[in-house]
Amino acid sequence: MQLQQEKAKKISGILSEKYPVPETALDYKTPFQLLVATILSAQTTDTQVNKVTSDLFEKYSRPQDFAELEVETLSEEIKSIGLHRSKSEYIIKSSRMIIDIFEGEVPRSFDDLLKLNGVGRKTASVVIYAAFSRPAFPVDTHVFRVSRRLGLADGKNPEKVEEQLKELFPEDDWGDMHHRLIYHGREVCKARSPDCSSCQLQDFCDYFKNNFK
DNA sequence: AACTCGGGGCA
DNA sequence: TGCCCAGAGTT
Repeated sequence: MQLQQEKAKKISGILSEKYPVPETALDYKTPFQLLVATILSAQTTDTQVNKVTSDLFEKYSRPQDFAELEVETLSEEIKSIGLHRSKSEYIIKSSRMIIDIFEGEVPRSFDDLLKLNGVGRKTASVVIYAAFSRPAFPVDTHVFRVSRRLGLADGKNPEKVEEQLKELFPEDDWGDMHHRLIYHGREVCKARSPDCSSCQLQDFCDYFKNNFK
């Protein structure tokens, strides 16, 4: 375990030099808007989400605004990002739940967030650290894949990997580490054809060791 | 555990 | 132009 933490620290150092700027894409005005944007981000990218949120939040910004919308109306606003019908339903239902059960405020606990429609582990974690600045380690497919290739985790499911990563990194670094692993996963440690030859983490990587040495 | 939703990006 | 990618819900 000590050895793993040393490795984690070195990887963190290399990645933080390579990706120095923290993600600012999730810079929304209210927890509710961040929640909506995060629900929208399922199965797509922040870039895509940002294309629709600026216009969207000009027109609708509070849970009350979304709770009254027809699915078709919202769907039309977000149709360029895919899965728009189901996402519209999730957001409208969640808005109503926030009003009806959570007194108009986005819930702050993981378990309550999970009760919302369209909110799973990853989305709930993002809301906790991005909207409420509390420790969470969102595990999306990039984090899952990259941390397993590196040998930072060997869990078979995201829950297990999340547990292992939380053991490995200091609490106040979870959010940043999540971003670094995502960047690295998108740009280098890609799902299909990873650019191992240009990867600065070769020395620490189980995947590289097993496939190229 | 497999299937569904739906676009954009890239070979 | 067809294949791959990215979460959550449903069956």
